[in-house]
Amino acid sequence: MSARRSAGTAERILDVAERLVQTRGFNAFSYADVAEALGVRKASLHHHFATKADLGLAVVARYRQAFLASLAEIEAGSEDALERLERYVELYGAVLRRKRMCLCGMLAADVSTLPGSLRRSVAEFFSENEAWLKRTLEEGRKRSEVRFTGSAASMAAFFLSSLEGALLVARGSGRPQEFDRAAEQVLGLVRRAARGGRYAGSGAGRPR
Amino acid sequence: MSARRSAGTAERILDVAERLVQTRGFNAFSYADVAEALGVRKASLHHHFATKADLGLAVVARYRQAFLASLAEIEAGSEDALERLERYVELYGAVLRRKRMCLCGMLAADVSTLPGSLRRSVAEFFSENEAWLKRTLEEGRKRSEVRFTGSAASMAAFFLSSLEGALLVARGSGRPQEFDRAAEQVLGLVRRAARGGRYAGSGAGRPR
DNA sequence: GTCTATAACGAGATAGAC
DNA sequence: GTCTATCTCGTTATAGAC
Repeated sequence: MSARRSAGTAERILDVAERLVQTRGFNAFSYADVAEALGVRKASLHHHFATKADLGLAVVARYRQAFLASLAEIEAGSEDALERLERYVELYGAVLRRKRMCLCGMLAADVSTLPGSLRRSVAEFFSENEAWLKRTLEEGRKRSEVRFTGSAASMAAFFLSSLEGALLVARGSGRPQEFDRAAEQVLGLVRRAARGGRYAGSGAGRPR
Repeated sequence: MSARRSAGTAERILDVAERLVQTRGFNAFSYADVAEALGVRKASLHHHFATKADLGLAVVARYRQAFLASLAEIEAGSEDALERLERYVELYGAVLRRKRMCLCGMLAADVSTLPGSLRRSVAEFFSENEAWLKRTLEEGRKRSEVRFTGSAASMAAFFLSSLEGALLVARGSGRPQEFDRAAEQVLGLVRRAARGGRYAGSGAGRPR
């Protein structure tokens, strides 16, 4: 998800395009922007990605792959479901700290103007995330590492959309710190102490 | 928030522009789109709104006003805090059913490309909403109509961003029904007891 | 208040030399 | 694989007739 060092031209184009989509949106960046950032001509970009739709599709494909890799890394790094979910939330926090929106959250806003292939890939990103969250929540509930009401699928969808919304509003309101409060709230939904029983605190943030 | 009948030209321009911003985003609609929808020439639009920034500002100003009017109507229509919050959530549901994104949620995505005046007005929309939610939550807790943990401000922010995210992901995933599940989850956060689902939890203790 | 006409610019995209 | 040059179209915006 971050820039590679000494990458090929295509990868460097994708790095710039990814950043521009995440910060400006698909319709608010141009081949000229990418070309300027890389110090090449617009025509060179078309050699690597014939159309803007192709470029967008490649950006999303790579982003999805990187995101899935991050999820695999989370699973490798911790057994506990709550810890995994905390790290999942932190993936979004990292996006905000780079002053970006989630790539697919941004494209979700642009969705009515996107080519169908791109639209489908964005939808897949959301499905993949919800599937991972659902599995993590189910396993965690089975092991009593997390606790929540309703179906795992429903909670997974709520997890995802809450985080996307927290990023969106943090950017739109100019108050990025509000993301942390939302992150705390959503994690509170699945913490064993947070619901039903006595509440561990008054909503104060935990160190990250 | 909906189209007025027999409105003046300026209002009809705003109606179309509002719809286009909510469906396509600020950077993906043009004066040509608005002109075609109204059956007038582009130059006529500039007579009413000299620049696109002016048009955007007017759209947001009217939207904020209409939203505040809806909130006042909610307060006039019911005393109960939970009922008020349910109606608040329904405001967002109505937006989705019209196949739109929240105007300011959409502009939040576009924020880095917007003129400063527009950006500030979008931030104000979020502040206004959070202030209303905070007040509603505080009063409701005092009267034991709702129950939640943490500060009212924190819950208000979470309410808002969750709903914005639910709209965003519902659109981006092509599964609008997911909004209703998210809406149910977020209302479950403040409900005192179960209603149809299992929101009572398994612990049954009461915070605070 | 709406129109025609057009300016001034930037967009995505292509042809063909090197 | 990158370049120059160009095409075509759409964009915001303005001038001035009616």
